[in-house]
Amino acid sequence: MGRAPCCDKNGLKKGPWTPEEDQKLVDYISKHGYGNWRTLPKNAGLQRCGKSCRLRWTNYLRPDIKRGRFSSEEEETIIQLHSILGNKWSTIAARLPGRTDNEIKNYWNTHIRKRLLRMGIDPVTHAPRLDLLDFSSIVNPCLFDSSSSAQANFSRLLGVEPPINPELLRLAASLLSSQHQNPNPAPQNFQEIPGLNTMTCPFVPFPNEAQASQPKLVDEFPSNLTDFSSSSNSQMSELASSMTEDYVPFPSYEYTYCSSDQSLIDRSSTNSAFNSHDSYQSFGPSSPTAMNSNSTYIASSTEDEREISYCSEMLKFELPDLLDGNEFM
DNA sequence: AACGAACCCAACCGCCCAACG
DNA sequence: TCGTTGGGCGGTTGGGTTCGT
Repeated sequence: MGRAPCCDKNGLKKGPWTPEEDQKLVDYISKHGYGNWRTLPKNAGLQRCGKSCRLRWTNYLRPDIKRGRFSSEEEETIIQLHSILGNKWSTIAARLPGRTDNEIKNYWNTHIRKRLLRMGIDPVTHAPRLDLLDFSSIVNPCLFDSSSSAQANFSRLLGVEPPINPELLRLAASLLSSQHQNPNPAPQNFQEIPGLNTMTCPFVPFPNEAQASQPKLVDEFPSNLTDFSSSSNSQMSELASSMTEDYVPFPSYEYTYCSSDQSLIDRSSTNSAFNSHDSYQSFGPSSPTAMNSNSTYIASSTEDEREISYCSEMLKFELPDLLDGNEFM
């Protein structure tokens, strides 16, 4: 048996709230507080359903709501938390004073998500979107005779200017190529691939999203936080729930602009401010609290100027897990 | 200037879950 | 155990705004 609707919809108003309705709701809550949302609209003289009132209050009328543009630090925090928590918008919102889950969700979907996609990063896993690649063509050796031809091939493949760093493509192709030759062993040290720094990125360790591939965090962080591959679901739940407590136990990911290796910076942006002298860096894990990260953002007034690089040196995942060829073939 | 497309975002919907009596 | 309620979430909608031609 399904749950009964929260209210009789007949005669109840929908759509945008008027200033008068807002005032009624604010006046009522300021006098009586909120609690029983089902009876509140009737008592407040509103022709709205309780859920609508609750959403209006929590997402817009609450006095501690912070309106306006998300700061770079807020954005950084959202991305960091999302890489750990997934779509736990309310939990993420709990770490961003004045921001609501709905606002964060909208901001994620309309800004951050698109930007990550442009950068060739899967917004769900926060990993490079290797699924975009047609590896059957990549592993064709002729593609690697000339990096420009390979890149052009990918551009055609994707129908866009290459959003993925050619070095990344080369890495993926090399790995798969070696897999062809030797299906079992993974590259022992992909850092040795010429022209490629250690590729790092955060990932989503939540069981439902990480079952297919569970790259492990290494170095820098306590094992209980990094070895997600051995974490049980309950452990992850505890970790997630602890996010709402006094501290954020997630590793402070770096989203660092690397002038020497701009591997994942979106170059398709027509308004990118990432010139070689730009400073867009957040060094971690210096603080357990993302909001206190030592971020410096210079001249980052527009959204595209806040492109995020994942060329962190702090987090490393094991490519054998990530590059499971079966998932891409 | 005008128009349509694309984008943004507040708000809603439907479903689920946990807490509680 | 069951029904009710509040809250969370993913997805969607629709109106306003901005952008491109």
